[in-house]
Amino acid sequence: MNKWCSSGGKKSYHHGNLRETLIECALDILKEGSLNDLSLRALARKVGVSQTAPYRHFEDKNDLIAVLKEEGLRKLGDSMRDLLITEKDPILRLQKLGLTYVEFAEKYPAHFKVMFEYELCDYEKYEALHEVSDNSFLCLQQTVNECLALPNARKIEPSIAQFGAWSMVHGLSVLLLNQSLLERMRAGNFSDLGDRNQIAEQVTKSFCDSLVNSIL
Amino acid sequence: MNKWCSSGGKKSYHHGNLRETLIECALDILKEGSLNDLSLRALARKVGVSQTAPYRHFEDKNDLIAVLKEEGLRKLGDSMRDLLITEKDPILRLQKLGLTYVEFAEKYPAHFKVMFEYELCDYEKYEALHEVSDNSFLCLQQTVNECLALPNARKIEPSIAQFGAWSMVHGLSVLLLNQSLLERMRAGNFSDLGDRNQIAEQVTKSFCDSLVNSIL
DNA sequence: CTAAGATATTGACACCGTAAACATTAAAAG
DNA sequence: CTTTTAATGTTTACGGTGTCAATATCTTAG
Repeated sequence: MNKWCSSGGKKSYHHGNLRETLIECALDILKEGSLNDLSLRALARKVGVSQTAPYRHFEDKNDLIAVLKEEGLRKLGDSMRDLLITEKDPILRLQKLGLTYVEFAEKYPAHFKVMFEYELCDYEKYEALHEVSDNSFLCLQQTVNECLALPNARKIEPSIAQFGAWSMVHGLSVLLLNQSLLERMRAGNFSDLGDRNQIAEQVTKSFCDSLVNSIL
Repeated sequence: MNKWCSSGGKKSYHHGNLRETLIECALDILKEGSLNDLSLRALARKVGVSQTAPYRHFEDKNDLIAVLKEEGLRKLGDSMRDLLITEKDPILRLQKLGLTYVEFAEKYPAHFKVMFEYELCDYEKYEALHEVSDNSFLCLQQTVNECLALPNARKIEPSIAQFGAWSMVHGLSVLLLNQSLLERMRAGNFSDLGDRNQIAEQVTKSFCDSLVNSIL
C-alpha cells in the first residue's frame, strides 16, 4: 500500500504507531497543500485507518493542530536559543535570529503555516503553546536589549525596537513564503531581487544596522 | 425578521439586493468570528434565503472571498494613494503609510482577515486582485525611494529598503491584530506597552528614522 | 401580453467533524 | 499461562458544508 500504512505492510487491527504517523502525514499534506486540505478524515484515509481512529490520539482537530503548532514553536525556539550561546556579538546575533526565523519558514513550511495561518479556537486552553511561544520572543528581546546597550546605539525605546524586530522578521517570513508574490515582483520592476535567502540576509542586516549609528 | 432579510420585511421570492447583502453579512460574520465561521450556507440562512441562492451571485465560496479581498485591497490602496498627494515630506509620508496599513487592520478587521489569513485557491484566476495589490505596494515603493534620495539618507539598496518597509508594516499589523498576544505581552515584562496606535506610531517612526542619518 | 432572461428554490451527492456503541488486541494481574 | 483490563481501532449515525442539476418564480424587452 502507501508509505503511511502500518509498519509491516500486513494489515493489523492495531496500527502500532498511529499518533506519530498522523502527525507526519498531516505535515506532509500541509507541506504542499493549504490548511483547507487538512482534514481528519483525509488523514485517516491516507494512513489506512478508520475515520474516527485519530480521536484515540487527539481530542479533536483543533487539538491535533495545537500539537503541530507547539512542535513548530519548539523547533523555532530551540534554534533561536542556540544562538544566544553560539553568537556573542549582539548585532550579528540579531541578524542571525532573524535569518533563523526566515529559514524556519522555508525549512518547515508546514509548521509555519499551521503556526501563523491557523487561528486556534480556544487559545487559552493550550498553556504550553504560550510558553514555547514566549521562549523565542525572549531571545529576540534580550538580543535587542544588548544591541541598544552598545556604545554607538541609537536612542530607541527598547520595547519599540523589540516589537519592531519581531514585526520585521515575521512580516519578512510571511512575504517570502508567498511564492507567487515573489515571482510577481520579479516579473515587475523588481528584476534585481535575489533569492529568498539573499533578500532575508539583506533586509535583516539593514534592520540590524539601523539600531546603531554607522558613521561616527 | 432580522436586519439581513429583504428590504420591506415582507418575504418576496426575489430578495432584491442579495449580492450586496451577502457581502455585508459576510463581513459582519468575519468582524467577530474567524474564517471558519464563514460558510455560504450560514450566510444564506442569516440572510433568509435558500442555501444555493448565493450561487446566482458568486461562482463559489472562493469567488465571494476574492471579492472581499479585492474590496479590502482597494480600500487600502486608495488610502495609501491619497497620501502620495496630501503628504509631501517623504519621511513623514512613509510613516503615515505604515500607520494607514495598521489602522486599516484595525478599522476593517474583516477585510484584513480575509486579505491575509485566507489563501486563495486559484490565485492566478483573479487578475484584478493583483493589480489592486500592486497599487498599494507601489506607493510604499515610491515613497521609500524618495526617502533614500534625501541628502542625509543612509546608503541602502532601494529594493531592500522597500521590502523591509513592507515586511515591517505587514508584520506589525498582524501582531497588533492579535489581541490575546498583546494582552499576554502586557501581562509579562511589557507593562509599559501602550495601546495599538501608540505602538504603531513609534515602531513606524523608528523605521523611518532608520533610513536617514539623524546625527550629522 | 408574451417570451426570455434573471433570480431563487428544492433535492441530491460527497465530503467534513465528531459522538456513541462495539470489536480487537496488547499489557497487567492473577 | 490464563484472565481481566485498558488501550486502540471500527461501525454507525447525525448535522454541517460546498456545489450541482432540475425546477419554480419574478422582471423586463419585444
